[in-house]
Amino acid sequence: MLEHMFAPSAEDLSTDAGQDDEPPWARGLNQAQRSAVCHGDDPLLIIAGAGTGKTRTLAHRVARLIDDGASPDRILLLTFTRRAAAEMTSRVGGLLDASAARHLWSGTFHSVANRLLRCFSANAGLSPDFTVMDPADAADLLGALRSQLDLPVTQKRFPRKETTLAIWSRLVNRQMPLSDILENDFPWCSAHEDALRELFIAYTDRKRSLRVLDFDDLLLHARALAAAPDAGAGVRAKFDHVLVDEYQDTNALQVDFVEALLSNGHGLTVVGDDAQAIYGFRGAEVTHLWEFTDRFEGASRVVLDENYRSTTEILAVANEVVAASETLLPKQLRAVRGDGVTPVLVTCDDEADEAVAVCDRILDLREQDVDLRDQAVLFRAGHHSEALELELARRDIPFVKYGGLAYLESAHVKDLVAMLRLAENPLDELAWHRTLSLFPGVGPVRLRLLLDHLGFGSDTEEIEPAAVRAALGDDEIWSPKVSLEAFAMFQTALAHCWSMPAPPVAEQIEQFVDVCELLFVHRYDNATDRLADLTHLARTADDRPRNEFLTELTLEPPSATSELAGAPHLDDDWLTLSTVHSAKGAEWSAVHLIHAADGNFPSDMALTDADGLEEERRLLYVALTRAKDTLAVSFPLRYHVTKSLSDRRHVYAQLSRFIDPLTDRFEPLVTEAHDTQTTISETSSVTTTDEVENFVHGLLSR
DNA sequence: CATTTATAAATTTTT
DNA sequence: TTTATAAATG
Repeated sequence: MLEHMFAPSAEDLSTDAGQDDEPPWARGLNQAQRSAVCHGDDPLLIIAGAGTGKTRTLAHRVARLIDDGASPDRILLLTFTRRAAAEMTSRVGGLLDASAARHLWSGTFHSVANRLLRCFSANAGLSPDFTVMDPADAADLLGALRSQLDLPVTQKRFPRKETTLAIWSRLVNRQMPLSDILENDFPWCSAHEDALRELFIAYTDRKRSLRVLDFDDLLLHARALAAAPDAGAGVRAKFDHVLVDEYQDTNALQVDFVEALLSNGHGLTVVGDDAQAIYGFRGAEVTHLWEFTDRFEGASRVVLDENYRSTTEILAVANEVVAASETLLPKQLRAVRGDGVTPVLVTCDDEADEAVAVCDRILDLREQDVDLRDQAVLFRAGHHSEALELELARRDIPFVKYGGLAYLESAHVKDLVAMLRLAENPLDELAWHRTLSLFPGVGPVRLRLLLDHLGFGSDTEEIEPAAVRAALGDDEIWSPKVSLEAFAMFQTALAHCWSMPAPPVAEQIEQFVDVCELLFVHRYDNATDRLADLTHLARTADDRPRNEFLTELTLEPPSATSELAGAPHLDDDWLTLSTVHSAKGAEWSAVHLIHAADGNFPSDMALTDADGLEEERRLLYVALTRAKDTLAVSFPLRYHVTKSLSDRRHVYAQLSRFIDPLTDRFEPLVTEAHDTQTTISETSSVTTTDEVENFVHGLLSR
């Protein structure tokens, strides 16, 4: 398959352009893209603005490398999301023999770290069968440790367990002292500094004894392995080429890892855009992008600045947002596509009004043959779409939401997964914790007793799976208060999983779902919905081995809420709702940006320092540059203070400070709202019935 | 004495 | 939706 007799230089290709005997990877590239694709093995930095064909360039470069004889399994492609990795692999596959593309190492830093750590577990000093905790597990462990530690009671409320994990994560990724992290990013938690320190120490110890890694540990261990003088030699010899996408969003940990893999930069390609750096909260620093050419001798730089995505009008708005920044180097993307329609700025009365206006616009566009698939609603924070989701449900408009609460994090899925993990590994104390707590009559105290009985005492040394299984049989440890019936069922299900030959996974899940049925009734008020959800999950298991099913679920969970839930009316056309962060790298014909009000966008919480404000600006830039043909920005004039529907108190909002100076680039639109004082009585009665209706629909849709 | 129920109060973005 | 606290219930 690698039959080409020569390695074409950039000059050859630019003169050959358009000829039929070109290899597929050389087709459809502009001058700059072509030079990036054909660049040799010296370190290469590609500065690629939004919509300039970054993915295409990267994919073509990989195809070119393989065509020139590089071995696919010695090429590492690091992308930001799984979606990007899949996209890249399929594009490379389209350019050459698809089987070659399958041998590429491509994925996120975390999934690649996981793979490498398993290959080289001995060198990394890890047990080969270590488990990866998802953030929910990690938070649960932190929560459990906190209650075990008896940390001193203070005046101020202790942060939620998810917050403690966020603090830990930022500590690791920023590599800064705890006191600094608290002071800068979590000032309301600084009263608990000592307690948190104690908690994190216990957390680290516990993870080691449980042989589990959290997401951040994956990066820490991968970096340590790659940098180890002797033990790391194998990893360092593994790749000839490393390509990193979204380099502006890498943090020091990730950069260290990459640089350890290819220490002289030979074979290294990075792609990034400083204007799209939006992961500062995860410790990412744009300086890595700027320092690249200084860091590696002989590094080259290619700039892609021709935008193929958006109309002139949309790009003009985006360019102006960047131009107003004092930290970003001034740069203008050139619109290749030409003129389109003027973006619209919609002023709405309140959130509900905005939801109605957005729905109207979406349906209008669909009338004009813009499918729902080609439209997206973007927002700053996951909960900003709440009102819209109600309205979409009311009108029967199907949608998929990216960002916000992930499906896997919903309580009932975690319950089932915990049971499955026990089938996989009876030593999984976290899973016992979750499962046992599910039984009525089991609170913190009895849970402790039960765990002790199973062998997970405080002197947790070596436990044998057999011992745990044996301890399970002692019925007398269960007080009469505990539902023996449910527990007996659970034991039967476990025994079934362990029987030889192993029954199909779907069947194992089914038995656990039966147990859940018994337990959920007095635990969740919408038990039926949740059980139906679990049945869907069982179906996705197919006949894969149980551990494969579980690992994939942990490291690569479904990214959208309905990806697994399989909503009935999703068959053909649906709308995308997404946080701006999750929308990175994607594009739609029509983009509706909602809640563009100061306080939401930029977010109030980001305004403590100048860096925060700049990151919000870049985030807006990312949002605007997702649009190909039409762009609508909307904001409500009033926000209701409470969620209560009867409470009519509200606060006034203002247009985002980033958009405010640009209003002349928009076509202004004011929704025909119930305007002010004159119609108050009418308005309130109309609104009230609407509210009642919304409320009822809300009840029905959940 | 342990557990459940009731009530009030919460800060965002992701692998 | 989760957490902390207080009161009520087995």
